[in-house]
Amino acid sequence: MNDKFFDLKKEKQDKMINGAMQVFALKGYKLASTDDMVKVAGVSKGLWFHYFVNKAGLYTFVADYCVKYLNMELAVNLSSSKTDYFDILYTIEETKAGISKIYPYAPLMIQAMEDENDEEIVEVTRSKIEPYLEKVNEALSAFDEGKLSKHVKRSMLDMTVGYTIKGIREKAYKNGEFDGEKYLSEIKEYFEMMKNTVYVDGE
Amino acid sequence: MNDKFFDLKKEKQDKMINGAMQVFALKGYKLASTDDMVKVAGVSKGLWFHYFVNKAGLYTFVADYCVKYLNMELAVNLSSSKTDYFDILYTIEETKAGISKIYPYAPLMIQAMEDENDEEIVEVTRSKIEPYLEKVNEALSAFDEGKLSKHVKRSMLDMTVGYTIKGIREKAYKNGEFDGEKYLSEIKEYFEMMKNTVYVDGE
Amino acid sequence: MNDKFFDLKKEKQDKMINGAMQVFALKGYKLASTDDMVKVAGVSKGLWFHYFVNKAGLYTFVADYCVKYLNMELAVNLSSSKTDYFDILYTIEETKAGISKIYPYAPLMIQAMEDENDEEIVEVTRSKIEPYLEKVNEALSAFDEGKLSKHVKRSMLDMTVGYTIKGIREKAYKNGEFDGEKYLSEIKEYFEMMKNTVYVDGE
Amino acid sequence: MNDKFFDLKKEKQDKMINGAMQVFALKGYKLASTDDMVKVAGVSKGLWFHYFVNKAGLYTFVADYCVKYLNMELAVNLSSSKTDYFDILYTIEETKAGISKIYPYAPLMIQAMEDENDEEIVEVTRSKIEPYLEKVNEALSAFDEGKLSKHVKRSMLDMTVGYTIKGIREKAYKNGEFDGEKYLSEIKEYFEMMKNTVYVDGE
DNA sequence: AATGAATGAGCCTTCATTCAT
DNA sequence: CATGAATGAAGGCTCATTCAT
Repeated sequence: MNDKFFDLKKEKQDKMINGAMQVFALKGYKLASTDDMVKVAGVSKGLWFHYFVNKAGLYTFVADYCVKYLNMELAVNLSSSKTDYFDILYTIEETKAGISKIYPYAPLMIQAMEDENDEEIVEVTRSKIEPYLEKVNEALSAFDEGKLSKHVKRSMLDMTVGYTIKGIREKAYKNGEFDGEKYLSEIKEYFEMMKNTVYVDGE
Repeated sequence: MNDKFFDLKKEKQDKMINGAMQVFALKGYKLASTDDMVKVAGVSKGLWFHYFVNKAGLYTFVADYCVKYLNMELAVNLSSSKTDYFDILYTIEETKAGISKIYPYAPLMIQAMEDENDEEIVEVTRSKIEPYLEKVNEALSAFDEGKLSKHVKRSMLDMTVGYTIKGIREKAYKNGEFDGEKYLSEIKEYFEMMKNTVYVDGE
Repeated sequence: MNDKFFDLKKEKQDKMINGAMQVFALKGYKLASTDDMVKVAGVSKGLWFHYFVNKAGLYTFVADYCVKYLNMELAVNLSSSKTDYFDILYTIEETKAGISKIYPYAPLMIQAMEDENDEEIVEVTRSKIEPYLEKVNEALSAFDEGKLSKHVKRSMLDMTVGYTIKGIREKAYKNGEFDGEKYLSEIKEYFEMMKNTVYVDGE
Repeated sequence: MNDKFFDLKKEKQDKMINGAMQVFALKGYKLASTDDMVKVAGVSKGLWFHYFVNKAGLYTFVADYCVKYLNMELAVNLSSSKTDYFDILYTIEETKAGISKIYPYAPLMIQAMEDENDEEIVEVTRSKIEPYLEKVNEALSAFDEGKLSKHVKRSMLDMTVGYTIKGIREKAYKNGEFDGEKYLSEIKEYFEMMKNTVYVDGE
């Protein structure tokens, strides 16, 4: 990319980042068109290429930006004092919701990166998302699995909870604007239910 | 579509249906290319258009075929005697796994239809999937929610279980061939865990 | 490239080859546009890519075709009995003029290849033209330099004659159709003059 | 163009003229890019357009400047006392070599103008080069063709010598900087040879 | 005056669709 | 019925040109 991008007014930077992020997050790499971004961000076609060389470069930049921003916020929010499984995951989603105030499609972009499989950019995408996944695992390592009911297998819990969050998130983006508050309250509701079912004695 | 399609040898019909289904299920409507189908099914490009007019027509046909076939099988397998939540859902997945012996990508196609959002075909896709969703709801109506622990809300359970199945399914299609047996055994494992956690007294 | 190109009717093959050759020879690689070829050959844009993958592939094919064809003809026409410098060079130009009956821009294409310097294809172009240059040198090795006047240096003669031919050729392509007969008669005229001036005793 | 260009410091004027001339001479009108000129001259993109309106205007200016400068120098160097064919042509090339000390690409630019055939500017280019061609012819009119061997036709000599010079010049610009001394000595060598072959009694 | 960010028309390339065989 | 050659609209990308600073 062209580092002069960062010399632009923060406002314009964010308009471009948000435009690209929205289209990439909603459509995936291949179906995301520069024309869409032009419409969404109100920035001419040529400019994207002026700063990011090509579509892959733009995707890489947005992906990187998204994860770096999230990880920075997580570094602040994920104090090691948190040891409860659901508390940790909630904090993570809370952080994402926080970011969505500036970058509304960031939470969806993170997820889109995990789902992305276009051969032109899979490799780089995977490498970009890695640090985030590590951070999550690291945070969850503070959780004492002994708290889980004997019927509950940790790996299966991860999957169930992970896909449930994904489902809630997708739903939250379905119709119109993403509402962080509503999203979090729904997450919380699910987590309450789950705490009552998977912990050894209902908490 | 052109009804003469059904005059073809069943074998060729299935080769075409499977080819289209595979590409649509794996890539989604827009990214599914006719060239891919030609390669996968070994049937010339012109023939698809001869029978199905255009890509949208082909998608509609395959979507319709898939759901109709599934619903027919469900009509047989979902006897009203089944009343347990997880038994019912398991029977549904078992039915899909059965279908996968003839149409390996049918289970993924059903899911792809639920996720599809290409404006050219969303509407019709939604209408095609509807009968299946109704059948599922109908079957689940035999379940007595009183069996659920007081902490568990039915709508939330639906979502959690639904997305968990989706996750397991996606994983099952990730690497190579779909293995129905393995898929079902994994589903069963999750369902066992869930039964132990969401029912009023662990069954 | 796609070898099925050779299954096309010879007529169409030649229409495409001639179209591409004309545009490449007249404009050079970079400025040659597919739209021009579409107009000149009356063949749709997509078809060029169907057979030749991309512009570089098309150029490479035409370049290769041109040189191979020329070298085949030269192998016939350049009998080793020819030992006179100008006879040899005349035979070469005569051969090119012969080819121009089927591929009118082949003589200009050969020259364009020598002048080409677009970085995307210089290397491959150079390697394609090589066998022709070798064949010319080989043929000229039969010439006895002792026939040259003491004032004439062979390397300088090569250059003078070479650039003169190039000049005559360029002129021949300037206005309208290339006329092989006229071209050859002009070459001959120059060669007569030169024989009278560079040989030891005016022949 | 904007006449205020001449209010700039001579140094900057020449930096811009040389930058444009270099890129135009090496690549031709169409392939000459403003970005290249920016890099070569270290002058911002906007400024070129500020003074020359558009690319065609810039080309026209440089072409005009080049020829006018050359003709002024020729007016000095081509004293009517010179009557030998090769002496006259040598003086012309010597003059070009002299100019190359200030405008290194001027000799190549003159030639590029003769070769230029981009429809957007052919006409104007042709009209700009005209005065130079006339001056050359005028100077050569002092030559007594009676000095030529009976085998040598004047028009053919012109062409042969002209294209030979062009070839030497192209070679001189091939690798790195243009070296006027080397260029002239090579020209001289060829001219010596030619004098010995085309004059009635070897001088 | 001078800069370089910003624009959009144009070219290469892909792919659904048509059609001659 | 079957084939795949042929087409052209649409998307990625380049570059002359404009314009706010």
